[in-house]
Amino acid sequence: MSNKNFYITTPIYYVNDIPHIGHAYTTIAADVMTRYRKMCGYDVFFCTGTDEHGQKIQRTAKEKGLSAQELADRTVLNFKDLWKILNISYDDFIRTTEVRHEETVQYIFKKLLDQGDIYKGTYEGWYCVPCETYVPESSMGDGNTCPDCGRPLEKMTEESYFLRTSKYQDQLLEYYEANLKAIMPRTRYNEIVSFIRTGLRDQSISRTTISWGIPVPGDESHVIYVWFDALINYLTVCGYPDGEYVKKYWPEVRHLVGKDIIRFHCVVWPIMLLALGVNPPVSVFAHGWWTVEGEKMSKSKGNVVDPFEIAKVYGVDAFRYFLLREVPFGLDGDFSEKALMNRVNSDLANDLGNLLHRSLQMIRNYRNDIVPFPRNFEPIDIELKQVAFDTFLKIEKNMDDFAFDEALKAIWAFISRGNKYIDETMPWKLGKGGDQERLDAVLMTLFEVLRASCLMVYPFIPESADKMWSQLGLEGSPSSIGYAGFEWGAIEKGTVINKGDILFPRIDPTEWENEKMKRDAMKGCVTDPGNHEEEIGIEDFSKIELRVAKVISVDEIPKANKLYKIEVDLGYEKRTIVSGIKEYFTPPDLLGRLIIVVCNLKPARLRGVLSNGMLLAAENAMLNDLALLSPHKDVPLGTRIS
RNA sequence: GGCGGUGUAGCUCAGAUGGCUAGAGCAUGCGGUUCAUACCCGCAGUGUCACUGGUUCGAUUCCAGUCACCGCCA
Repeated sequence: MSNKNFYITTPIYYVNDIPHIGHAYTTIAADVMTRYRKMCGYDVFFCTGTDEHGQKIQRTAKEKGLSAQELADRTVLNFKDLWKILNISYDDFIRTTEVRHEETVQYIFKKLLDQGDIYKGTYEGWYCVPCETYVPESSMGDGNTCPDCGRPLEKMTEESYFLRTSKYQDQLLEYYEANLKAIMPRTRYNEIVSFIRTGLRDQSISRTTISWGIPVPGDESHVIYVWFDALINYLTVCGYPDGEYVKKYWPEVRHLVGKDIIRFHCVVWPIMLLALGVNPPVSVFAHGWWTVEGEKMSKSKGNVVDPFEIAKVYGVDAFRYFLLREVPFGLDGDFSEKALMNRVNSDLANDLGNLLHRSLQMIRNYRNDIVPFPRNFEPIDIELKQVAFDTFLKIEKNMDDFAFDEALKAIWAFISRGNKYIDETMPWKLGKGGDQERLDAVLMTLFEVLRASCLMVYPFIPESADKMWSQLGLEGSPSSIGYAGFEWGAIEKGTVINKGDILFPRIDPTEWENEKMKRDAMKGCVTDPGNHEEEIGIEDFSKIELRVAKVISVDEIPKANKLYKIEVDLGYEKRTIVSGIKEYFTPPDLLGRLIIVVCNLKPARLRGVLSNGMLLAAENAMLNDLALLSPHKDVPLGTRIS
């Protein structure tokens, strides 16, 4: 405990992509760890950012008709917006196109070049341009194709600078053998160690075929390879080489990464650091991947989870809680909205939310909102205090191992104990003329259970914890108290609660299903409706005379629930149309609107009114919704549609 | 092919240096309660602990082999 500094990073995210659940996962985990450490009294430095160089970005920008910098400037906003919504409390946000970063990268490159750890050579291999990577012959697909994207590989020979990785492999191995938690979880540790044991080849760290990147100092025909560039961000934010954060935070650095990028973080990066004479990362934690409804997430399947949408529909804290509770950090997990709903209902609404609600309700009913302050407690009350204390210890133990799920399980065991305590002490009976001093003790114990829970839960669901804190009638935020500042029973005498809205409303499964169906339908996830017509020729279609018209009056028809009598103006004539859209629109919705009318439909009499034509609309019976068709801009009335 | 891992209740998973009735959460059924968000509390389950052999008084836990799935091998 001598060193109370803590430095945590997420990878910097590639701006080629829009943010998805994977980005959200790593960043939320880092945020939770940050808030937790701060509550434990640590001085925390938490950084994230964006990786903006490289071939893929250059290419995507070109496709969109933008410069690479313009693309980056645009995409970075998506990430910053998301972090704001998800309550990510980062201290620094770095972009690799910033001057401070380019200077640090060039400084490091030059230093390593000067001391002989970087040298110039030639590289030959099969290269996948879209994936920006050389593919080993052993894993090439049939016909020399890329195993990841299936596209043909290009045989490339290029002059390249190399990092003398081989020189440091023994030193790195020694480091890992002495630090079993330098790579977590253990399976990843084993993989990396056995990989290093097979022997390392020097790593190519420059490209001549790419222009979007940081030039090699003194040799402008080369651009520094995007990985070498990107990893250095972790030092840039510390102000390497001379910044005070290098001394303060670097010795305590922890990287959170997805399991796909451990090679760079656990082999290349530590060797760069060893060569620079600074310590390798204290730990690199590789978390797992999320599948979606049991399937691998991919753009082509269209099942990419949009974190903005989930946060909006379920609430930020429900999302944060779910991601960290559902699956052990380090293992793969499956994301489904149904599982999320179950978590919200059973853990957040039924257990925590309801405990808060029922406890405050009793303080309100029996003590007029004033938290009692008794002196005598029974063993069962003391037991709750002990359980709270034990729970803090379990949280500490699990958070040290990044076992967020276990920490949450421990917290929820405590919350469940609270609910059980109410059943055991039956305060409602005491309230109806029972032992009043006993009731005081029970209510205060409950209050303390809630106050402790609130502190425990804060790093995971900060927004809700703040609300809960305020409902308890406490000043400030749980974050300002911290764990060290918690003492059972140490509340101000006469604390007045501030019972408010339900913290986590229960989601009704039936409504949820309907609502989800609607959202899916809007996103285009619909099954084939099946009512397809036989193929027709253009001559069949041109038999239908469609024209633009304007609604000039709307009248009800006696005894008709669904019909309106609508007068439309076709410019060259006015007509009456009877249409079954009354359920969906009021007359003001329709008046003056441009619509599309079938003009040559044989007139028909409906409820005694002659309808001369019909108007076009898109009806969705499942969603119980109807949309009128209109031209997308003003055109003269009577314009023919073809 | 090489190295490593996993296979336990309907689902997700804990666990045992080999030994009493193999656990938790969710879901299911029954009972209790009314302070509460049809919530909470209690009880009840169901499992040849992947398969086949071996060691042992005794294995699901150790060993060998088989099958299935997964990860890593620039």
